[in-house]
Amino acid sequence: MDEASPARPYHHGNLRSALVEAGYALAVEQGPEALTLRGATRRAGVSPTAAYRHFTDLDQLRTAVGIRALQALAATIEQHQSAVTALAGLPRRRALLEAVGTGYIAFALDHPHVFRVGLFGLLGMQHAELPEGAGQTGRTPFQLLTDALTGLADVGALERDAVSSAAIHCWSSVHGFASLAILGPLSGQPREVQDALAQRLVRDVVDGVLGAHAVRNRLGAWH
Amino acid sequence: MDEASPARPYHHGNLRSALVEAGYALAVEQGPEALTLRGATRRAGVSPTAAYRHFTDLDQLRTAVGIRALQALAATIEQHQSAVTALAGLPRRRALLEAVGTGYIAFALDHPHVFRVGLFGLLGMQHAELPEGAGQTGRTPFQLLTDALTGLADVGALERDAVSSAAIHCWSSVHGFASLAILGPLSGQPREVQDALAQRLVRDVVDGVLGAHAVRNRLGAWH
DNA sequence: ACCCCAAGTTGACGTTGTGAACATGGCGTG
DNA sequence: CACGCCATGTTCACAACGTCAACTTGGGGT
Repeated sequence: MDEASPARPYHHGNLRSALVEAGYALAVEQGPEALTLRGATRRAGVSPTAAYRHFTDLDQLRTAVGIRALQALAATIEQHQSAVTALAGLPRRRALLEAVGTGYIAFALDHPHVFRVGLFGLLGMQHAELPEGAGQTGRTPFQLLTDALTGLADVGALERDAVSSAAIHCWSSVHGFASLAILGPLSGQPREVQDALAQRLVRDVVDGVLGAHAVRNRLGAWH
Repeated sequence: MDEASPARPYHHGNLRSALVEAGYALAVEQGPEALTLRGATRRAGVSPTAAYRHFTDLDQLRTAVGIRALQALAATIEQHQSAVTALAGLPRRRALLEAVGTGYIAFALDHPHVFRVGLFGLLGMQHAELPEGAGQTGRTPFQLLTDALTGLADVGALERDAVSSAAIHCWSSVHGFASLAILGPLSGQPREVQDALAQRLVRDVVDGVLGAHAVRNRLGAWH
């Protein structure tokens, strides 16, 4: 009697999404290991085995919650990108790419539990490019990254066939940094330090991705 | 009646290390989620609660196994480094740094389960710099990285106060790549492709770490 | 030779994931 | 408009797990 979901089931009124929501909430509040079948059903007010009408496995529920987490990640990235003030041209394209990285890391630091559900589980990361993980604009986190990179290729700051390897490079660096910051040696540092390191890393990575190209051009012009 | 361990317990003969070994084997064979208290005790041939004389928690056993995994990682890196043929100078220092990266990734791809135990759990990664995680040479994975970087600083290829931020940069990139390769979009690719991408990434990252400095020098000489 | 306490065992409890059998009620068909 | 079907949800059950409390055992220091 409220939501406009695709298929409204019989008794409960869309239990499937209620379970995903419950699982998401559990993960947010108590961490990924609290994302349990019985916990989610309990929270949704149904019997434990009711979940099996919508998920074959606990892993399948985890996957669904992970996808949900990826949507939130995409939304955060988009939000960071919409705060880019540079008007046009290379500066804007560059800022948009950096926003992907800083948004990714900011999300990881702000919602470490959710981040882990989405990208540390056996399942989530594989879906980072799948359509289910899309945000409001219908783009997945990974698409937002490649979009930003092709944007740089559009203004000639990057060769087109370098986009995919640049994407791997960027994603690796940023994801790795998020890992270090969440459960690595950087986890003890205060947030400002983490932010500063993140900003520097993102800048350096973008420098690297662009620099390899730019430097080659610059030096090539002299030889 | 055989091993020369620090403290030889009474009945079993060093149950603690037997449990770590059993847990390690379980993780290798069936993945990190098979690393269970009952499983390890079963494998060691003792009753389930015997583990509580040596570990307060399951998490404590996990940590011990994770440290054990870090030792194996350090050993692999050292092995990769010992295969470096460049004799001396910058080429050698550079190759030693690249060996840290390729060794790290090779270990992750060859022993994904062990890698996850060591560096994905809530605990392992924090210990990557702690002395317990040292390999044969007594160096931890993280120390091997900073060693290689200071080695580059020794030959003037890197400024000394850039070492720590370079370490973060390198570790982030390599660890992130390993993540993508193990449980991300790269996990579907055949091994040769993964290796090629890894090699390229490591080269690019080292280029970036060194290049930022080198390019600044080169361009600075012209201005 | 003895006794103490570390090391290992037994038994139990609550929690989890999951299967099989059962109940229910909204929707399509007659 | 009534009926019966099948998707949805429930009940009962079981094995495996982490962990606690109370016990047994036997090797080493007095």
